Amino acid sequence: MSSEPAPPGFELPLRLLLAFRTIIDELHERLAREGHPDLRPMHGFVFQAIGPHGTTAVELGRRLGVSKQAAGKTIDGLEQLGYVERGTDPADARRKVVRLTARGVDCLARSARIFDELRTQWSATLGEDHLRQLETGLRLLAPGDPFRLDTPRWFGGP
Amino acid sequence: MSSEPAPPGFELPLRLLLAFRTIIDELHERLAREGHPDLRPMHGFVFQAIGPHGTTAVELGRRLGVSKQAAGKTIDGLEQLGYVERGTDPADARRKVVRLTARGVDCLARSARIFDELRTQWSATLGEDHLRQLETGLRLLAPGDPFRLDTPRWFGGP
DNA sequence: CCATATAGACAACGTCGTTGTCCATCTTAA
DNA sequence: TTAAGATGGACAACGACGTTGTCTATATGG
Repeated sequence: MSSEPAPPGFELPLRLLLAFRTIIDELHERLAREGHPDLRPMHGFVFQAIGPHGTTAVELGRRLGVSKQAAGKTIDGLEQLGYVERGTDPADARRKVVRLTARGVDCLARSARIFDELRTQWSATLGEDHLRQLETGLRLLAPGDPFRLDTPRWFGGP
Repeated sequence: MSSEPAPPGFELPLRLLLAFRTIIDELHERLAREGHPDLRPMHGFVFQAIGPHGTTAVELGRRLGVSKQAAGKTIDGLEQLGYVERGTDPADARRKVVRLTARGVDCLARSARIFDELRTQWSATLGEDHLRQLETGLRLLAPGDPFRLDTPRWFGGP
């Protein structure tokens, strides 16, 4: 068995949060340098949730775990920043399809590249095998779809 | 080297966030069952930041990375819930020292125990050695004091 | 002794979430 | 075909929680 005493249980969640923030902060620092300075931390998740085929406010709200009104407001902001645009659905006049603009696609592609670069950095620090073991552990401990981020409600709370 | 292709870089941060939320949600579910149903996710961090010796609004704001006014409002809420109380400082009439009440201390002790229990669960799932390697990795990748959580400002943003 | 710094309270405001309501449109069943 | 319900979206009102700005009381230092 391990001879060292186990660390207190509260360290692990704090490290998880700190590691998450470290990655996201680094991502947005780089994005800002590459021409996307006005993005908020959660916007990357929104882009991923919109996806390449576009979506609607209601569907986006479901994926993000927030109300359709909140999703609509988020879309308003992103539309003003030029990252998404609203179009009509010829098959259903009620729906207004939200799609990424060229600028939005550019940002999404840069995000993916930067995430990969950051993972490469981490791999160099820890060693690829150790990093994979870490990822495997996290998958075991926190299984499920990581995309349902109802963090706004979760963190801000009602 | 590893023969499997590396996972996309964006999976790691999502897993980190998901794992963090999994722990904190479980903590508050248990706390609610043990007589502390009205605590918000971040309140545990606030208790830790207050500490056993008490603190002031300004100092709490510094530790949490928020304004003294925001810290004051948080204290107001916790005071109404009966978790903290304000006293005077005989050495400095300006300061109003915030201390945990018996209820606050009880909650803090239960949190520490629950965190340890959750870590034990994780250790049983992953194996103690694997869990320690995970913790070691996180310390390497996200070093520093995990206690400066300016998450409110970070997440909500101005 | 007076100028400056600090602690705390109060007010105004912005952001972002919520619920409630209303309308247009699609779908389903009589 | 038409009437009833379901669904997508917009508008308004509200609440939680952060911010900055201002004001007073108290310490501190030249």
